[in-house]
Amino acid sequence: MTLKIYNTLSATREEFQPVVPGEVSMYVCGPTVYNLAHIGNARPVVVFDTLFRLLQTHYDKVTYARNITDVDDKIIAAARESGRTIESVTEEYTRKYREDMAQLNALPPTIEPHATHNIGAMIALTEKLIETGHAYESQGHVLFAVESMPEYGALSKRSLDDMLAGARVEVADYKRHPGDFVLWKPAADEDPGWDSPWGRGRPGWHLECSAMIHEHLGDTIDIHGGGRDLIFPHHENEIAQSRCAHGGEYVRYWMHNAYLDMDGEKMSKSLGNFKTVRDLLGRYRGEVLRFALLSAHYRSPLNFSAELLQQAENTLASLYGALREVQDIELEVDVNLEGEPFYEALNDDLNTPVAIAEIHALVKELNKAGAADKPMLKARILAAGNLLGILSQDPEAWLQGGAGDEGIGAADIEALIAERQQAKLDKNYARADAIREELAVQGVVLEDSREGTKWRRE
RNA sequence: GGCUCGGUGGCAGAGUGGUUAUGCAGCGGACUGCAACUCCGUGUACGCCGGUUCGAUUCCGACCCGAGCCUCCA
Repeated sequence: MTLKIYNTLSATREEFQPVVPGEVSMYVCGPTVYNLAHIGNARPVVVFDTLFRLLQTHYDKVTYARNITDVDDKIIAAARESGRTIESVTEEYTRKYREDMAQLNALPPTIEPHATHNIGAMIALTEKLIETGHAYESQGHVLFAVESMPEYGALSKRSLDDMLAGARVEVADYKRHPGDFVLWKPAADEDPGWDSPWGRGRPGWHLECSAMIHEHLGDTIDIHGGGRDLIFPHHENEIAQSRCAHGGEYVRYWMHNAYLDMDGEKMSKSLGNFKTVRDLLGRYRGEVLRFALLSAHYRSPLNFSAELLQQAENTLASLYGALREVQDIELEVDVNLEGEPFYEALNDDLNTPVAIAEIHALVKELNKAGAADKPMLKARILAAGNLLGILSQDPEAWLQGGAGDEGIGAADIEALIAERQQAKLDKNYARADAIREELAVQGVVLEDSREGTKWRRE
């Protein structure tokens, strides 16, 4: 089955063909580590993690890079405010970012380049741009000259004239053209900096990704992803830097996810209307957050709310309820993804809502199936769930609701259920209800069915 | 102002020139001692106005409303 991807550059859905047959390289813009990730930051992580999983079903070798931006004005400001060192700030938030994303079932990327580990590559790229006449030095800054690149604006679909028309920012006097952007800027003595041909300084943000992609993945990569708001200027500028320095194509497929809305407005740090992943994880399982994020197509805005999370939780609970019914079934069957409707949906530009709908169809079939058909259906549901990453990393905990923690033991529960069964046979319903109530107090929920009584912890 | 992109049932959210999206919530029913689970059934949804068409939510045009980018931002 072929994979189709919507390419921002061509603004069409294209059939995916990697540069090197059988191998895929993908780069996604990662966090600037100066505070906790909010749930909006998690959307691209979850989306591209799902794509990562999907690509691995097609190709033997998938290299997925996600950077850590650990040098930046905001980091310097955060360190200064808290009286800490830069390293202490970046170390803490890098660690917490990894922890939070792991809770969302996001697999670790293949490589995770740090900006500060690649300064040499950034200086080299800047030198090359100066040599080729695409960049110039001015008052200690090195700037990219946008007029030196005729195709500038192709990704964001705007011309230099458009940009000038919309300019709302005062133009720094060291720029030749208002659209020129910084490759290298001088650093104050107390700020982090590196020696360079243009004095002590640090890289501009756009330069980081271009340099790290070239350093770790090569001149042309297959997929570059990120949030929609990175299209301009960040990705536009990356294209300018990389194409002017190395020639050829920089990225084959550009993918951008839409943002999360909060009460009809973009969720962002600057607006202050955000919820951190860490906060939400205190109330919801990571799978629930992930499911909520995948419930809309990645290119559509998603309205984020408590109600959305409640719906996600209810939906997942019923999915897990169905799987609980077949938890004793051993799986010996391999699922052939070709022809699976959920697989087809994912291959159509990562249509996760349709894939989820197909899972519901499978669950319905499972509930109605006879014993002979259940193993295959269970295997298909698990395959779909794994591809979406919405299955718990610890299925037993989901199914038993965290057995092993404090409270009444499994043996006692079984004993009470047996007693209740006898009470029911004796028509002693008062006692039966009392036992149900007693267990409910312990957080144990009973479910009667024709096959007997099952229990789980809430 | 310039450039993009949207407006689908209570909520979330796919999709399509004529036929059921799906889920959550609600309602009715079957089953069950009750409940839960499961099953069955259930909603005159496609911003407004024109146009094209035998037929438009789906194509075209205008309008209204909303969002994003243009400045750090997933």
